[in-house]
Amino acid sequence: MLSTYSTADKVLLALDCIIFGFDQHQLKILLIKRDFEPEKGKWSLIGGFLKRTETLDEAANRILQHLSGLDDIYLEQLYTFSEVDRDPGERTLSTAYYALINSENHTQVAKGAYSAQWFNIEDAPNLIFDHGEMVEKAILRLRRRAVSKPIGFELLPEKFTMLQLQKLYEAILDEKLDKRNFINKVNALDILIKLDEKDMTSSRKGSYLYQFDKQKYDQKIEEGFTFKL
Amino acid sequence: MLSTYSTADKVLLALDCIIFGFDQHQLKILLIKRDFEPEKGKWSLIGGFLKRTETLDEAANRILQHLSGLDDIYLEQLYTFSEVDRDPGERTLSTAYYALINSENHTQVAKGAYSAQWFNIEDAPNLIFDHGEMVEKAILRLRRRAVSKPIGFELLPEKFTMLQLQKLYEAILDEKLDKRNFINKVNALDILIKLDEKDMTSSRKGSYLYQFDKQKYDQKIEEGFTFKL
DNA sequence: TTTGTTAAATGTGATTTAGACACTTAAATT
DNA sequence: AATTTAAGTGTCTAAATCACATTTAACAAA
Repeated sequence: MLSTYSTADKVLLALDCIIFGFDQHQLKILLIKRDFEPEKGKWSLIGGFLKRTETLDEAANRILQHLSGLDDIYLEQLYTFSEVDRDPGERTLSTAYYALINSENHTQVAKGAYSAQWFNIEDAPNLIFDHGEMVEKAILRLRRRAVSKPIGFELLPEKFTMLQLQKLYEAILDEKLDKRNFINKVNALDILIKLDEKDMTSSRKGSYLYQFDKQKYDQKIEEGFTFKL
Repeated sequence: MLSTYSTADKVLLALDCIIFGFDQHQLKILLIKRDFEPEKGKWSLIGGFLKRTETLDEAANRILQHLSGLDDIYLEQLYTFSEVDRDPGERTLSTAYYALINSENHTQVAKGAYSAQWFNIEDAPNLIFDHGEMVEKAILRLRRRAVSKPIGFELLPEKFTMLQLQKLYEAILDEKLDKRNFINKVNALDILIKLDEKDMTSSRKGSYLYQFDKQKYDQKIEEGFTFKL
């Protein structure tokens, strides 16, 4: 028989966020040192519990916003983890979300509440519970998404150079890319605005800044265009 | 502040399965007529509630096995749905799974408990709650997976003809494919065993039967092969 | 035994896409 | 004016994809 409502077990549902950032060189994740038991003092993802009155998306936004003060963060549900003993304290499931934050706001975030700290994904510390597994899964998801949707742009400041974009994709995909081929490909997509402005910090010649053109992108999607990088 | 365990709300966590089948022509899903309130008498996915002592994967297997008696069904977690009012009865979240069942076992399944019935995905009835949304999401997921992992084979009997395989992929992708190109592509993958046996039901000449070679597939994966259909 | 019927099986050439690869240019510094 | 530094740019080759039509095996009917 199907269970009926009255006999069914209720559970705690946590929500943990894998927050990705990018600092021009490396993919980073934001971790906190847990200030409560169990596993107090160890590193973990940022998380909280779902309230009865909110959806998971709302909870994820609440947790992130509270942490960073940021609105309109790219957020996507990843997976619900349910090993019976994943949290030694009490039977708790956790739905993992991943977030992409652009580097202009990094500093602000890291200074927020909690002892939050950015780590390169390669040299992040061991995490509590199954948080390590969550991070792995998030990286795989990010990798797949980044080549089929323009979510990579979420990790960059509004104006960026081609090199920055390339470095970002190299970090996400974990492979070196050819400069000319990369630029050709990106230009073929025809969803960037080339600004008159140049970034002069990196060279004498200066490199042109670009902006993601969401309008154009949406319109192209409408017309059946598929992003493929 | 992060919520602590004691103050956090507990919720009911349901689990609903989108069960896909294939009948040589059409992609199908298995639905049941609900025999309890709320929404008694309406069509819904097959589901149940998570028990405190099991993982979601285990619950999904339990629910499916109970329904069909089948073991070793392809199952994958899809998404956790959490709209506050999705179930008018009580605050209930639901993690959706999708399952692939091969047609040899269709009859057996449909004769199982409940008034379960197969529907073409195009002309399925309206479903309760957010089950329609779940089905849509499952179809999209199936479509993406089927071209990057050989899960399509899960929907066919052990021995199948090339045409059956092609029809299946046409049903999943919802587009017509060219026979020669399809066969060339499949043969290039080199993960099928061509049997001496022929299927004589469809023509005078008869068409060769094939089998998916899991051993060979796994070995190729080992060697860095990526399935791409 | 020949002929007809039905669906299965098969291959090639054209086009498009992806990948490798190296020199020139702009702007600031000395 | 000469030097330095990173930015910007194009072509050729290989591989993958796509479009496309005829032949073959098996049985049935004459």
